[in-house]
Amino acid sequence: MNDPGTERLFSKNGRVRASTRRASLPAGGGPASPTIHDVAREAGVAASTVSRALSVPGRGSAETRQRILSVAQRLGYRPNPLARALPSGRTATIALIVPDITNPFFFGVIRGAERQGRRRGFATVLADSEESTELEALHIEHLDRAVDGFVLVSSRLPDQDLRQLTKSIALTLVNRVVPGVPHVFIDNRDAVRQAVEHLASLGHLSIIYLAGPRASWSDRQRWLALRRSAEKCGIGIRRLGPFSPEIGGGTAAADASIALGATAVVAFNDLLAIGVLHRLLELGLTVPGDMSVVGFDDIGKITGTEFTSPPLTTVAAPVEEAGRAAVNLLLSHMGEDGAEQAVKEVGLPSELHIRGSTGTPRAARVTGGVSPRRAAKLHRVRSRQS
Amino acid sequence: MNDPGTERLFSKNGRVRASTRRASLPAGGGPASPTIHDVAREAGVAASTVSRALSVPGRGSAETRQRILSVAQRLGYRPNPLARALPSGRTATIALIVPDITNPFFFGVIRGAERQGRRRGFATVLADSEESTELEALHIEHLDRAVDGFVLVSSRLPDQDLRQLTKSIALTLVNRVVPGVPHVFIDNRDAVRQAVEHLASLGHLSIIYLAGPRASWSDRQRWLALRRSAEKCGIGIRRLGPFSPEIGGGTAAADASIALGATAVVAFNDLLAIGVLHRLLELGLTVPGDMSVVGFDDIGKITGTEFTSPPLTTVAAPVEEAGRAAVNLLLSHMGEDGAEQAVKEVGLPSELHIRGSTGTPRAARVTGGVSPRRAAKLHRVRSRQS
DNA sequence: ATGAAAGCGCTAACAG
DNA sequence: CTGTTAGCGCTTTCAT
Repeated sequence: MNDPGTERLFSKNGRVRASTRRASLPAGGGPASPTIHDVAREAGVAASTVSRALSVPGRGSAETRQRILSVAQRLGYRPNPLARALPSGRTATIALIVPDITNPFFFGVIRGAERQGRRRGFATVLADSEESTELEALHIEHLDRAVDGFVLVSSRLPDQDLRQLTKSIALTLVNRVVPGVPHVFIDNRDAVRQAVEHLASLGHLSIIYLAGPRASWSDRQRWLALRRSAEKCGIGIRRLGPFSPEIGGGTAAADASIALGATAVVAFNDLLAIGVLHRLLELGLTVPGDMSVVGFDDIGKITGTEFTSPPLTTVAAPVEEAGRAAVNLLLSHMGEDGAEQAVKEVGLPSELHIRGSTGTPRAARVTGGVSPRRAAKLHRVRSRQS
Repeated sequence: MNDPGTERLFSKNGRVRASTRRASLPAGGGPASPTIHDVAREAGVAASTVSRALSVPGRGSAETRQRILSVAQRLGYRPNPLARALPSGRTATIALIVPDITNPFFFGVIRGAERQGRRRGFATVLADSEESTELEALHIEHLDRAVDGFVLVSSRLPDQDLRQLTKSIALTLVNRVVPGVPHVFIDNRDAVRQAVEHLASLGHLSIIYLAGPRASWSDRQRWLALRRSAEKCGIGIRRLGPFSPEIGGGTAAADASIALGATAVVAFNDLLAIGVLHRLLELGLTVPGDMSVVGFDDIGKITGTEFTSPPLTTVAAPVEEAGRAAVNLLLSHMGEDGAEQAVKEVGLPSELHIRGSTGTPRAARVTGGVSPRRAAKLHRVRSRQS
């Protein structure tokens, strides 16, 4: 695994608290990691020459360069990133903050951002704000100036703070639109229109939207797009909720929908939709026969499999692309000089994926009415809820 | 939201590339963030006094301290973490590296570690190595000395590298045991024994273990514990695989198990077990009637709901506790002076959660044989696989 | 109690 | 092409 002469993954050298060295005797605790001066002395050159040999590609004689390189390697020298960052102000690191690492929606964004960052020479550190505004601010405060820029996904911070922050550090938003702050957003309008038309063409006369968190920007967007499309299509639309955007929230959402006699629901996200599915099945109802269910996000794709039956019809967000775009946007705004004309906004269209959870409403099949047996069953279920 | 006189979430001050200031005219791009010298000048004291007022609790006259504090606040001064870290060598940050942020098993570890870190005054940054040894090494290299220590979860690095690394920086392993390197591990032995006894008492005569990644330390541990317990119980045990430890891997795993005539399988993890469940159901078989299924990790608890039917019997790992313990271990090893006697190893026992996916094998119910109808069905299914 | 000075490890002019 | 000299922003002796 290690050819002779090849650099080991990690140097043999340890390090100690910087302030405890100085004396010539090695401070207790372990060997100190070599600095650029150690290399310089050993190679018989000045520190700046070492610095150049290591960082500036074209300069210096090939010979000294080679000597320096080999000494550096022998000593296991590795530049201290902090010391390097202090004068330059650049850390080659970007921070990605998400409200909930547990939520599959963010997986794709994270992967996309991380990969794009790496490709462009940046390391990415991730922080989880656990849906807390305070924690998000805390993370930002701690990481500020320790990274070159932030990608904030579904930020919970107030507009004002975001606008303020963008003045002092490079910043890109995902899934949140604040004028004046660079952002990439998912444009659901077209896909939502397709979804509504899809349901209308199946014979549904009205749709119920199962809302997500009240403070969610996405929720507002989704509801707006839905209502608009429904009006255009001439079918009914109502809003229920808010529900917790997790599988667990599906129980209440399903119960409420049944009570309203819904034949088709569109849930704020897949997790909620899955919860609805489970609840319906648990009550002995069928999907899509008794109820068509549509989600948002297509998390099935991310976790690698359809894991519901029937598989969920969903509005799929281009998550990886969003992460990638966010990093590109960020880097373009960090661009040295005349980046005045940098793009401030990227909109990415989502796509409707039609699968098994949407279909003709049973009621529609029997000449617009409900068969006596179904009616009885539905009645039983509904009254149980109220 | 902001009382007057209260500090805003973020200062009004921007910053520019450090090297471009120096000249008295504000460099283009925005106002520079104030340094400790700006505060010192404004307050009419020396920089060192400001430093003390801000960092050393008890010292200095209360009066000057107060003046400095108010000037600092007025200027929106916030110390540069990099500059602070350079002399002290301490960043108050720890890095957590996981092989796959997508895997629910790690959620709990992450949350546990992050919270414990916060409680003890450390920020936590997270990095995803995407199951790649190279990426893990890359992350470590990049973060080395930019953080005070690492928590490596299910590290893919070779023992040697880990041992080497621990000499130069504080390091704790989770779910991996390397002698000489502090680690917290999940002790499955007792819970596995319970699981085997549970299956044996239900009437299963043999068990099949569906293996995870060949390189996985956990896999080896689980298999060892299983084999040992099975031998003690006097029931058969076989190993199949390796399978991909995701839902998708369940298809092959289920098919292979059916082909072998298994009545009970224990899967490397819940994801694989869920995949097996799905495949069995897809083939028209029932659980636990035709096959009992046991998983590892209890990810259902983490995602907030049982999301399989039947709910999965599983060996639950104390994940949050593991994260917490890892951070404590790490911090104790970073402890300044005579921490020679620090604990090197923490073992946390897992628990068996019995749910609906395990039961009496149908074969056992009909006097040890298989009913003609089941036999025919099983035969059909099995031959389809071969 | 406070100030002056020396550095942390590295990079970036500016000379030679 | 290479060495010397100044810092980056902060902490920390060591004097005063």
